[in-house]
Amino acid sequence: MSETERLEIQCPGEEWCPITATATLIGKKWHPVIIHRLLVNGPAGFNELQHEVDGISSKVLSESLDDLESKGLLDREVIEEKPIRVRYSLTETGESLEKVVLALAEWGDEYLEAGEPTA
Amino acid sequence: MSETERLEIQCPGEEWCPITATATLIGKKWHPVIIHRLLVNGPAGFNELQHEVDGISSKVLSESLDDLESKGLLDREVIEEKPIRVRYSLTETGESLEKVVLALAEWGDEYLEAGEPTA
DNA sequence: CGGCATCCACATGGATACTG
DNA sequence: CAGTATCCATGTGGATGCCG
Repeated sequence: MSETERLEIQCPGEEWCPITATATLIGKKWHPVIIHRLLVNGPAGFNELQHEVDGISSKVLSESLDDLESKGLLDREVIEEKPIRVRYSLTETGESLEKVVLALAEWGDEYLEAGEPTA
Repeated sequence: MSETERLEIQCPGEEWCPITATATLIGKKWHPVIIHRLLVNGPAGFNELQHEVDGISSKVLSESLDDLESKGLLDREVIEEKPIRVRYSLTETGESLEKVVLALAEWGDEYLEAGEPTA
């Protein structure tokens, strides 16, 4: 017991590699930020997320959310009101990514800084 | 003082975001694995890396190494022998990614498993 | 509010072959 | 050994507009 629920995923090569597997799962451009926002601020609606994730388009946000949901990292709850509302929240597996995402954030804070846009 | 050397990098959006910044830096398909191999096994030559990174082509490995070098995450040392040898090793900044890469590896080990290829 | 449809430009990377 | 050259399929995501 203490069996963790595991997601199945393929690796690019022949051998199983947990790093490329994880990178394949959450390595899309906006996935880590989306997960981070949900970790830090809790469940959110679509527009809320779009404003919190700076620079993302609705199309890409939509695709990212679909992808994350299909992989079991987040839940999508539709609230039938007028106007309609949707709440995105992390699943347990999604929340388990906290260490990974915080590692990204901490490293970025320590070793990176904003560069001028080709200035 | 205790100033850490920081790399400059741009974010997709307007605001600076350490997560997307880090993801932009090491978020390429093979970067985390390459860094991991160098962390675990130490400096390596080109072919050595190509055999250790399962599934990568020489073209893509070459491009990845160029990219990582240009970003200051690894060093490239040419050893003039016959036949010529090259040693790739992590810079200090590259080594500082240990936590990030290990977080990816650990999470993958715990929450993922190999899936059959569309079986 | 919470999307989806369309169009399109550019990046990524696999296969293969060749070179100093 | 350590790459480069070429070609090409696919992926990724930005812009814009429309819909329930």
